[in-house]
Amino acid sequence: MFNKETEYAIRGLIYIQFQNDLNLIPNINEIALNIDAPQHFMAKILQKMVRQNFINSQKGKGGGFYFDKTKPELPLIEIILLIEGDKKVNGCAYGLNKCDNNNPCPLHNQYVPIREAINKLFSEETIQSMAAKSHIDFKAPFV
Amino acid sequence: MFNKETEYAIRGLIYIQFQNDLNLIPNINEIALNIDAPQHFMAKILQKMVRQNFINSQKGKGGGFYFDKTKPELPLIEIILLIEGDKKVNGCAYGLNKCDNNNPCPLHNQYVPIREAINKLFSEETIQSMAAKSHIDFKAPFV
DNA sequence: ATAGTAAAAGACCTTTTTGTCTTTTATAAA
DNA sequence: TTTATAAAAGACAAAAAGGTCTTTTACTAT
Ligand code: FES
Ligand code: FES
Repeated sequence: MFNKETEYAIRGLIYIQFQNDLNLIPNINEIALNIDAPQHFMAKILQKMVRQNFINSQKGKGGGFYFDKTKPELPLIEIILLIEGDKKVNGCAYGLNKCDNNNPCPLHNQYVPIREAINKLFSEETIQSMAAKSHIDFKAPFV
Repeated sequence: MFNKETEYAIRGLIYIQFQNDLNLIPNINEIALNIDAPQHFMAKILQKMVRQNFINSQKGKGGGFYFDKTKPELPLIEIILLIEGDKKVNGCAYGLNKCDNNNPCPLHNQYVPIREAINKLFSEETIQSMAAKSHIDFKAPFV
């Protein structure tokens, strides 16, 4: 479904939110270990999240990453759009340069409703709603 | 949705079927030109399709590619499975090593029904059904 | 103040995907 | 039976994705 970068971003952000809910702010080392991502790759991804203001970071002792609790929840689709771009979300499955009702490809009519269901899911589902569904033994058997 | 190889494979096979329906057997040069794919990359992809017996090929003057009319229609999912593998079709969106009802990720419950709808579509839709939906001015504005 | 800690930045490397070029093999038409 | 033609094969190269390593900057607790 997603590329590695998006996958790590989603898992990492959920891990951050999950720890924040326990009043902890995890650092990159801890995050990467627990979601099974390469540490420095994860660092780059989280830097991108910070630049987008999806999360905040704190340097120095006791530092790490955390969500601003005064901000609205973060829908998955924003992360997907940032990393994979609009084509992933609205592109033509057949490869036309543009998905257009007036110039439908042979998959269009059946594909579009499914794509809309996916977009609805990823617009409604947020990092926060997913963190709430995660359990205490956070680390799942990735890879 | 798909990677380039799958996209070219689907478009190429549809083009072949479309021409076969007009009692023509197109060669690689013609196919690549019309579906906007790089010629030698397309050639490799079609070689793979021939090895899988999805299509037949004919060398020499007047040669090209064609479907065996006595065989059943070719569902898209077979091409997707061959090129992108089972993870594309049944993998966990969150990145667990295995999508499992007994160990659901935070996306599982909402994602699985959508994934099933996609798989249903690509199992029912065939190269032949799609070729029938293509129109005379075959070449669409790809890229 | 300063020492230790953790994020930020960026150079560099590996693998996969995508694409190109050349040679070989098979076939059919003349 | 030769010749033109088209697929098959495989070496090579560019670009993108994925991943590693080192240095710099900022912050905080002591
Ligand atoms: S035109 Fe292809 S999906 Fe809409
Ligand atoms: S476990 Fe993740 S989609 Fe099923």
